[in-house]
Amino acid sequence: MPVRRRRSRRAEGATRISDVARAAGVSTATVSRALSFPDQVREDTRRRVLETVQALGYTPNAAARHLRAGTSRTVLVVIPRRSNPPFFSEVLHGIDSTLSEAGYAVISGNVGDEEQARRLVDLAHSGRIDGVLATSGLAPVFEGRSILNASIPVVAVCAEIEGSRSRAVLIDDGACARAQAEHLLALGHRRLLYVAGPDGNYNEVRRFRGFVEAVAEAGLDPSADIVRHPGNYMFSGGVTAARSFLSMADRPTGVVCCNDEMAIAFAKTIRDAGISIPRDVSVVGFDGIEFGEFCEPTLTTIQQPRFELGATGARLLIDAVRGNPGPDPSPIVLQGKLLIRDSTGPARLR
Amino acid sequence: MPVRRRRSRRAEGATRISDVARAAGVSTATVSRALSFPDQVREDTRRRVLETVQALGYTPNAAARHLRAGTSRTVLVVIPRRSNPPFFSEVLHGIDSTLSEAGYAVISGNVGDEEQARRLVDLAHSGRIDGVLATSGLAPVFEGRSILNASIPVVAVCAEIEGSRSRAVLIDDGACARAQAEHLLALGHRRLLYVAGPDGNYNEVRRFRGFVEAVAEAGLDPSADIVRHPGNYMFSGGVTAARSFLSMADRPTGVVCCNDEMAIAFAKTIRDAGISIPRDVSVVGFDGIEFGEFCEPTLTTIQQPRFELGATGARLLIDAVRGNPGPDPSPIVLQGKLLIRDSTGPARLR
DNA sequence: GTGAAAGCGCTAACAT
DNA sequence: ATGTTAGCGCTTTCAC
Repeated sequence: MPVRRRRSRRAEGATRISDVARAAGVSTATVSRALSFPDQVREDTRRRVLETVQALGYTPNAAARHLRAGTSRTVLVVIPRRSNPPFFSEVLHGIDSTLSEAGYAVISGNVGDEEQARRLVDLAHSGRIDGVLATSGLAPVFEGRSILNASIPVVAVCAEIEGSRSRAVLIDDGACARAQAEHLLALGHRRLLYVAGPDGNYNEVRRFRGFVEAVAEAGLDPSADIVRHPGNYMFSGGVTAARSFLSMADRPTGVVCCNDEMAIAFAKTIRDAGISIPRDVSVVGFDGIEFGEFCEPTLTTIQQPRFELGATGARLLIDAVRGNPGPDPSPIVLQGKLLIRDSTGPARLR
Repeated sequence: MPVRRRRSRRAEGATRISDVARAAGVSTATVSRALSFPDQVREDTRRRVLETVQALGYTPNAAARHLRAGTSRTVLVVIPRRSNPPFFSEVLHGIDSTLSEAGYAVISGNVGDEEQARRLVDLAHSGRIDGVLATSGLAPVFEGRSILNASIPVVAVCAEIEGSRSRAVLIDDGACARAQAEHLLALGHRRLLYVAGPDGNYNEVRRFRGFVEAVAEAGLDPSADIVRHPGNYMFSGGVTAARSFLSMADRPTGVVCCNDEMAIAFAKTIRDAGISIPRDVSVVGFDGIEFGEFCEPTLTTIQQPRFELGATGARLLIDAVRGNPGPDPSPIVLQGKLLIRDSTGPARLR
């Protein structure tokens, strides 16, 4: 896109370092030092410079600083498009608090279509970005170029990035899914519905595996006693699964959902059809979004440390960007915990 | 913060425009033109350059480009801290889709404490940002400097910015609140509880005003027939209001909430205390978050065009950044509409 | 402790 | 149609 002004288009009247230098009667180098290395300039010089900066309302031009310094103090956060906002919003809050406190700006990039992937890859390669935080295990790729080979640090949050050695902050999806299953099994449920996440999704794969293991270890036959229904982490997935459930001849009595939104929509839909929760059917969610306390009945779920996931990932990234790779390349695994509320209860005898 | 390398810290091995120029046997100017103004270079030259760009994996250095062009193709979106995520996430989606499609990166800034305000003001003045989109009517200010005097365009979404001539995209809060009230009044409710937003909040003020007007026009006495309870747009505000409601001697039968989260939490809390909705009490929310369809009972509310609010604001900002100020400086007002679901019903005769 | 000056990578004005 | 070159605003040597 063409620039309109004849020369540079810099904001009219924007104060430059040379303006400050002239007004303070020093060189630009001294102004720069007074701002960045205050103890390298004499007390009175420094004060004079800083007062002038104040008086003129000077803010250093970031582009010039970045060009010179090679660092932008900006990181990119890659977010799965539209999926699961109540969960990610709190992860993002942890990310944002931590990064902004450390002086980093956060550019958020939704990853959806090809075009978006291209832009994110370009962004990562343009020098505008010091590091990437990827939630959801997705690493944008376009025409063979990936965010992973932009020679900037990448940290994964909530899911590892396939084929990457990036540091990661996770919860133990498998163990949490086992906890979901074991809770229902302990209540006497013997036929279970599993409402899945998207096929191949990092968390879905691990959760389903943990779930199946727990069922098998309880002496049941996973292939006979589990019904698996595909889902999408959204309300609509819960509704679809519920409709399918309602049409089953031999309905499961325990339902494990791969996230809370689906669990809530599932519960609402079968309740509307006259099924009582937990008397007839027990439902377990996964995530611990706030909403689980305000739906009917309140949702038994896995409480994820959402803020912590984000904050820890952000801290890891800051370390990496600053060139202090943590001592340990293995993932940091935080604990989720089972939160028993009103959507689960004993299985009724047949 | 000191830079660590001796010279510039540019990414090792990052391809520069001169590398491409040399490899393609042309000047840097030609490479630049081939990339930015393809029709200014001869067909075969252009192809040779573009192939070289591909082969070398060249992406222009954004800092250099910005420094030279005076534009960063980046905008700042200011978001109220932690307030009302289910509502804003969809507004943000509209913003983000529109801006990223137009090639703009989005830096998101939560506005909370003083320190954050300082950083956002600095950001706006640093030349890193081409424009600002402010949701919620808040314009960060620090020590007299404001985001508003950074000589970059500002567009307000969902709320006007006080003391600013910025373009704005709004819904008609007053009319929507009247619709809430009129709905309850038409159902025969004569004593109403209003669960408010934060004091002084742009939307709260207008909604309450519209609400009171409708009540007065119905021939009731606002000072006698309305109970106003403060709130915060969060679940906790709804819970608090509900507790207060439960302790009232002469309980209102109709409840108007300033947003859906409070309405949902309010409804849940009074239901837990044995009150039936809508038989005993009717509840109306405001926003139209998805969750309103999955709570018990489903929530009568005002459906806001959330995506459109964001998308329209983004488009306005893009125009302003490109120097095409819209023809009309007055706010764009989108329509919210009353969505009648199961949380409201006829008032019972006393 | 301070100043002079080079140069980060790019684009646009000017020259050819 | 293409090349040469100045310079965007800053930081950081290097010299004093």
